[in-house]
Amino acid sequence: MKLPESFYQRNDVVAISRELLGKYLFTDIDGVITGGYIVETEAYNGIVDKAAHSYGDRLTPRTRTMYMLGGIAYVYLCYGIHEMFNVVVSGEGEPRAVLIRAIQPTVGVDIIQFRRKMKEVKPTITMGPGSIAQALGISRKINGISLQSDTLWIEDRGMVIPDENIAAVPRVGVAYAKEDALLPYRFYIKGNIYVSKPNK
DNA sequence: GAGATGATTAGCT
DNA sequence: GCTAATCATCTCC
Repeated sequence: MKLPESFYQRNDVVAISRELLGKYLFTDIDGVITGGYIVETEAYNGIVDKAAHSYGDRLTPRTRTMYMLGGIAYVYLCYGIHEMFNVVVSGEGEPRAVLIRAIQPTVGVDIIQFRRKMKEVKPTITMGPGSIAQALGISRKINGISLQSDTLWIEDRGMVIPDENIAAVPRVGVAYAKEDALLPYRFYIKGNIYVSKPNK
């Protein structure tokens, strides 16, 4: 079943990031369904988090999506090449989001392989935020779309990850955020081969 | 209107 | 390990 609006509309973005591990993320792009379960996430905590786009209450055309009511997608371009997929959480006016960094694909692997232009299936196929967006056909066109839609959604299939199998470590690629770069806002399932490289 | 840069990745050494 | 690729967005003038 799809995760309800109430799951996203909480303020504890760190707890939500932790709980998203083991949930299933799916997209239906042009009638083609692809997806898998989430193995790595990162929390971005509103206006007080120096690593977040919303730090210092910077409300701009791009970050406007993060300020909207939780339960929608925030997709943006980074380094001019990679699209990143985030889940917006908490209430309207509270700019918090969870970056999905890696999934383990379970549905439509052949389609994912085609989108990624890979000759063989390797862990790198859905490892890293830029890779996931490409693998699932996520683009800026669906920025702001509801996670209750039939295009993009997250399901709870009852998978439970015990605490001892979850690692909480500093985030990746945010060294410029100084002391906030040290916060343990990155979560992943220990030992999963799809978890991205740093800290593995 | 111009200049700097990033929540990265793949490919080569 | 190192670096090129590549552009939307933000910041100041």
